[in-house]
Amino acid sequence: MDRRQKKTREAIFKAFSELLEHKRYEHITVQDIIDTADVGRSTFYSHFETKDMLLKSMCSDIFDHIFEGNICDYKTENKDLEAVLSHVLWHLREHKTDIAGMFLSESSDIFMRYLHEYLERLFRLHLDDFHFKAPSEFVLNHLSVSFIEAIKWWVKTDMQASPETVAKYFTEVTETH
Amino acid sequence: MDRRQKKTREAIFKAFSELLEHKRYEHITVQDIIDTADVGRSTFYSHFETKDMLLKSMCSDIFDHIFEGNICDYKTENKDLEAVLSHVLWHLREHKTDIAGMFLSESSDIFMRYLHEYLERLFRLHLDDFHFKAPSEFVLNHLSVSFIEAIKWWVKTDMQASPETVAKYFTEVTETH
DNA sequence: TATGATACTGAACATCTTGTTCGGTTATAT
DNA sequence: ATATAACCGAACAAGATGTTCAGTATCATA
Repeated sequence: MDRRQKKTREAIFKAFSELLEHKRYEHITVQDIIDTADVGRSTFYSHFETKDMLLKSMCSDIFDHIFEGNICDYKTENKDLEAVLSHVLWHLREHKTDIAGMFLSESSDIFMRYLHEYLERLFRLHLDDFHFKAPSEFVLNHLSVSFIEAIKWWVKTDMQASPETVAKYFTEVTETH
Repeated sequence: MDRRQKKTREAIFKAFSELLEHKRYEHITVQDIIDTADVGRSTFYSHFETKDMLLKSMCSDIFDHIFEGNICDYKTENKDLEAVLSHVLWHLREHKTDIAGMFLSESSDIFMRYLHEYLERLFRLHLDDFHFKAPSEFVLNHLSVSFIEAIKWWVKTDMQASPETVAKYFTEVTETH
């Protein structure tokens, strides 16, 4: 990829991340983004159709990297759920600066929906380990959302606790250990 | 209150509800609302400062009614958590037409934050009944969010299950029964 | 290092949304 | 019946959106 493209793309991502820390997603304008990233208006639109598309691209970039390979590998290696989750949390902390804004931002549903999808896929692999009477769709959603909330709590407390601790808190309140 | 005010207010609420069923909150414009409600632009702004304020007013109206008295009363009467939650769900179903849009809408954080607040207050009253090692703020958030997700699942399945069933699902996956 | 291709710039643009103002009209309470 | 208050609707400035285009800078590569 052309160096210029990469540079512009990263400048926009960075600007967007920064803005998300102080402003709700829906209140961030394209104008804000191009001002902060210091790129031309037409440049922005040549990269991303809309603000939503920008967010989607950003999610893909991050999550594809974090979840890459880990999910299926771990299951086949028979590691337990808590270990897998710890691993995911480790990766998330590496991306702290990229994602903190989105977790703290009041309204970034696209981001959350994305993460949710990945997590449901992860939990579905472990479905047999659970023994709930509630419908599996209910349970899978419950676990995914609960894990996202655990991450939110973690980010809010500046990711002080270890990934293992957070994973333990999670498996405790969901009775999945 | 002047009949006209009440009528206008209700027309706006109704229009907003309808719009939320088909459109995300952030993509609904004031223009949409006044077109649907068939009220003048200035009329809207004489009732609500912003779109956010409209949503807040709507939340207050609904939740104040639903939670009115119930929370504290039930605790003092020593009813168990599941019974209280069933009660809340009953009330919610009565408001089905008002709230379905907000639960199905992808992005109505103000609404959710509101509900979350009420729920945390409710769960906090029962905090002694739980025996989790995770920090209480973590646990309270976990329970509130999990309950909201249970409601979302319920609304998505058109509130077919009984409130008791949903409450049971919830207490099962959170191990709070 | 020369060159064609490609990405960026920045200004202009029509269009839409917002929130306010104000004179005129209609409904309400008593 | 009348004073009060709410509504209407048109107009407005300010700002955002998404597009276009001619000009400039940077890239890959030969």
